[in-house]
Amino acid sequence: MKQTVAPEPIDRRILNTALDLFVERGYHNVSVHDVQKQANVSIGSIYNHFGGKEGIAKALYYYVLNEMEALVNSVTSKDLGAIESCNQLIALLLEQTETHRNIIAFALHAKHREFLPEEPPICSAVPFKAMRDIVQKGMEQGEIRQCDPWVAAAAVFGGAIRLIHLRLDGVIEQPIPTLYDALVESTWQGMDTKKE
Amino acid sequence: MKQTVAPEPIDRRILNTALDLFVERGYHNVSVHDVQKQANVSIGSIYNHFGGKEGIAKALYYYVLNEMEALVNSVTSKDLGAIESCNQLIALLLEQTETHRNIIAFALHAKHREFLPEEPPICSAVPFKAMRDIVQKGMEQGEIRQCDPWVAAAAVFGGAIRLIHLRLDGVIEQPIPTLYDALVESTWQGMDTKKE
DNA sequence: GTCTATATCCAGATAGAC
DNA sequence: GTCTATCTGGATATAGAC
Repeated sequence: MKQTVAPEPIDRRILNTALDLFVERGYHNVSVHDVQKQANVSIGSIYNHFGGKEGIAKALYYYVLNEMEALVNSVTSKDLGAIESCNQLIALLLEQTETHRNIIAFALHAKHREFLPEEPPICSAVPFKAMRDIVQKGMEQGEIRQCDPWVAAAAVFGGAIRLIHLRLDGVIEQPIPTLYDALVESTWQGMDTKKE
Repeated sequence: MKQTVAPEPIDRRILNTALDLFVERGYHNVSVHDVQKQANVSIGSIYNHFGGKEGIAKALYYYVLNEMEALVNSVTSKDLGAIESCNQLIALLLEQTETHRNIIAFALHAKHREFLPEEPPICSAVPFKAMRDIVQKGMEQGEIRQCDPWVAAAAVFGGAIRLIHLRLDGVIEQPIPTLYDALVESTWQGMDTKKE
């Protein structure tokens, strides 16, 4: 038995520290020295592992994309109906905003174009495409109202994403999972009091 | 008669140039020298007028807030019903995203906390509060479904804001005013095909 | 592979002539 | 008030010992 408690590998420590700092202060307000100090590694190690600051950001970008993809897959793999899939995904996103704040913030709140100009916009990445596909399929199967695909996706997930942004900005002061029921009812039933 | 065509005053030239550059590249990727060169003024003038780069950003912040407030006021001053007010505002926002892209981008898309840490988050500012108030009033008057105020505002405007973000990121390739009809129907009628 | 010490560059900001 | 030339700090990145 080599060891009972595995020490966090150095790469992970760097990545986690950088994620915290980037989300808290913004990429451009964090220096490599800040990461180096807070992660308790030398600056040489950072350059050895990631090649520089932008290398850290790129690694984080793909790490966070993977996490998002896992989140979406955890729902789609259940083969539920479209509406139920969307609801479970919304519930997960609201929860993760509280429990894994920085991952959600880096995925939904960071402006990657400003520090990773070569990467495609995150909204065009796999997990976000998958979210639009759920809605698309729901429209084809008659479960979701037919309309323009962009509008449908924005209407289904836009409210949740807006709440997440407001929560991350500190404008909403309560944990947002409490808003789940009201949110999904609004989304599916609409905000108009008149029923036709 | 002093002059027939007023030359753009130097302050405005600096502000407009900075707005363009900040939106295009991001605040931290623009140097004072970049602004200075593109605006055809000296660096000294910039420091005289705005005291520095952050001074430009702060002036822009309040300039853009004023523009947003004017936009909201142009609707609320008409004393329409809540739903009609929201619809007109959504229409305006979609249009302005095409015609005054940078103002909308700076208001809705920039992360001000990363370069103006002292300013309050823009979502807590007057025009955004006014948007929530329209929805709130609509709920009190029975025109809009009763629910949590944050959820209501997010449900009403979240879809539009999501479309605007996607458009600004270049993910949506068509002008978004064409999506207006589908968007408002989705918002008010809901995305569920089942009517109760 | 990891570290410290150092090099290099460029940004924001200022000084002072005009 | 506007300009050019200059200063200074701090950032990224590297060199080279261990």
